[in-house]
Amino acid sequence: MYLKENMGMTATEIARLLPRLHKKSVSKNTFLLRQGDQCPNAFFVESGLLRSYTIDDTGKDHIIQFAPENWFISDRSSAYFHEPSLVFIEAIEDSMVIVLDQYYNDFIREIPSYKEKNEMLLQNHIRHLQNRINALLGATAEARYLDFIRLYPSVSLRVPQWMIASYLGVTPESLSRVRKDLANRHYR
Amino acid sequence: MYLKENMGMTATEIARLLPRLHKKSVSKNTFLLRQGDQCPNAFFVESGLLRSYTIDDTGKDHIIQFAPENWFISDRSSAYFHEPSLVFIEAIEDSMVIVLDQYYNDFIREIPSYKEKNEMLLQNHIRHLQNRINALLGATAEARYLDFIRLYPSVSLRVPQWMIASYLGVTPESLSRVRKDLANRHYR
DNA sequence: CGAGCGCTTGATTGAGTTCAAAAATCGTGG
DNA sequence: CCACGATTTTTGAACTCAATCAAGCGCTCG
Repeated sequence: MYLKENMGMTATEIARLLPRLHKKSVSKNTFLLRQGDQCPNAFFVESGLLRSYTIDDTGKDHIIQFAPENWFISDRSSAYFHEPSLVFIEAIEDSMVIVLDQYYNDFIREIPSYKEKNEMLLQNHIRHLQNRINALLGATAEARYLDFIRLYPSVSLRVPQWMIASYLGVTPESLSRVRKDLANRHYR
Repeated sequence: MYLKENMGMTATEIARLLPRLHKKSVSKNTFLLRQGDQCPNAFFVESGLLRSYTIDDTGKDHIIQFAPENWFISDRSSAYFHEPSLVFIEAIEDSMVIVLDQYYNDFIREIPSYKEKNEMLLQNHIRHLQNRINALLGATAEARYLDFIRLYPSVSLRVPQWMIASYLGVTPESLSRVRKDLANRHYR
């Protein structure tokens, strides 16, 4: 199991933790979290594919993150600061997730190597967000799209195109045209 | 001193740390960090005002962060992952900063309450970046500008307008027009 | 099998950019 | 303290990328 290898737990610790973990099967188009809910620590995706997104005041939705197998997905701000969440977390495919709740939280905080792992995850997250900001500030829709399929090739094949558009911050129509242009240019 | 109150150190710890801290006076328009350098842990601004920014491949610069008194400024990715930095850090005003170098790093990692403080800072940073992404995805230049002056009223008075434009991801001309519109609408 | 969803295409609109130049402000040396 | 040059801000006009509105196609899944 992925968590085992990557959180640096001992076999004993795993054995103690496992029976307390709450596994959840979520079918396509159902929600793990809604705007206004309080987000638990996080969800870990064993199989399937999830997304998190917000809906702004004009009704448009913006995808924050995709989470395929072995990814974590969460509203960190809501979980950490105990605030109601601003995001939805929804299954794009039938999925199996592990709910990392308060119990898990308290448990792993006792594990020596946890703090380092956690800091790594946070630092990584920050790097990722910063890259996305840079892209949004500087790059055209086309460049952002190419970046996306380079970084997440498997995700880009599994989600509908309008979701990629939402992640990139463009309309589905625009993304369709970007792709058309790219295809044309490839022929010549 | 701010660090004292906010990093949860004891008086003894402070006394031990203080003489080892490297204070640096930077005059306006000089750099603390350049693209390609390796970033030390962070800089703490005692007085003055700094900014960090990147220059993209088309030559345009994008301000990542302003740092007035009592703020930290850093390229976290460069510092944490020991990579050459992609950003510049430059003084906008004559400033006094404390260089939080490797020594500081090792020192505070021994302090019990450090890990929690650090996690808080990281979580906060993440929340901030996420908000900025949301704004870039959804809001108009005008809305982003109003957000900026609401969040950083003092900074908005101390920096030239073109820097605010750079932070918001618009041209100085556009920001000038946004402000003109706002002023006109206020009169009626 | 048909209703809905996702994708494409076209026409139009609009927010913001670019380029150019004038006006205002700042800062520095005499 | 003033004047001059440099920087910053404003304004104008043309342009561009992407958004919006609208219509049509194809697929699937209920």
